[in-house]
Amino acid sequence: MQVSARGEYAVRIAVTLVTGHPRTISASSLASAQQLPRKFAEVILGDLRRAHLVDSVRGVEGGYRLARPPARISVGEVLRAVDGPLSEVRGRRPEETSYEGAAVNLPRLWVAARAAVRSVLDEVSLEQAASGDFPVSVKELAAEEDAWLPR
Amino acid sequence: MQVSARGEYAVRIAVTLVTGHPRTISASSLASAQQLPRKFAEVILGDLRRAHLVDSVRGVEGGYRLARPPARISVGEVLRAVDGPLSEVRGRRPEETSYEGAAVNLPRLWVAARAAVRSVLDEVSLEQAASGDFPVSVKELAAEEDAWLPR
DNA sequence: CTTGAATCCTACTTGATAGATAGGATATGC
DNA sequence: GCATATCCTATCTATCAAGTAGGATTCAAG
Repeated sequence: MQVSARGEYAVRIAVTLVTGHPRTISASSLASAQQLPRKFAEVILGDLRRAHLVDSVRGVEGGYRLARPPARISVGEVLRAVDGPLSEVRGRRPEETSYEGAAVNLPRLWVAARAAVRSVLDEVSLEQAASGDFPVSVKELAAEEDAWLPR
Repeated sequence: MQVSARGEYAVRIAVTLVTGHPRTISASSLASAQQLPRKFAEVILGDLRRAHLVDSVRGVEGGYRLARPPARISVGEVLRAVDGPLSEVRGRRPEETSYEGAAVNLPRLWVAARAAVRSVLDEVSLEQAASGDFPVSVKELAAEEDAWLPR
């Protein structure tokens, strides 16, 4: 699971929008709240808008707001909007892979791995991401001591 | 979870080594068995050797073999050997991230997502990857219908 | 109906990285 | 000493991530 700078920034921006919801917040405010380059934040907000995750209002007093209630947008959606598919294998979707010989069973493995990623990122809403009150299954994953150790 | 060409190739090579274990197999044979560029396969096998996942034998009748029994090497180890950490957020380990404001809870989320990835890739051995006889939890993930659908 | 603050659009730069390929030096068994 | 391997160093090319630049467009308030 590689999250790019864009992806990280997008999620940080999104949870910041949660706090002010449903007021609009300008790109400058969002950028300074999370200490991101303003222009880059604008680009990312453009992606989120085209994915219909945020609405924008132009002009003075304008800015951005979440297009749906914070409980009904998942972190996974935000990441997909800016980074593309959550899981890829050599640039292909897991279910599109196909091998011969000893590797014939790998597609099932790739699909299972993607399902595991989804079970976290698609099950956590922006509201939960902002509050820290994740679903039980996610809390359990983060509560394991080993989960915090590098490998 | 992004798996690079190197990563995919490495796993395909590794499961091919399972089938012949503990005989040595040459880079050329491995490459043609999985239809990979021979020279690139050599590079990857070098990575696996330096990670102590395979042993090599030089000279005629030489080649590569798994350094441990196929049941005691995980797919995750193979991927790490060639691609680095399974999960990164903006180039950092999940537990190394830190944010202010509305994003303070994100590190726990990143860690949970990594744990989910690990629960698949680190729990499946090369033997299981070759046979398709995955752990029950992994089989269940792959058995879900939705798991095979793109999002 | 102008002004200021905001979004929006197009283009560009810069550096790093993936995915190879090339050629040969080195080791080994027969 | 010869055939067959691994192993080492170097190079290439295209793509992409990350960020910057400049200005055109929109809109509410006064």
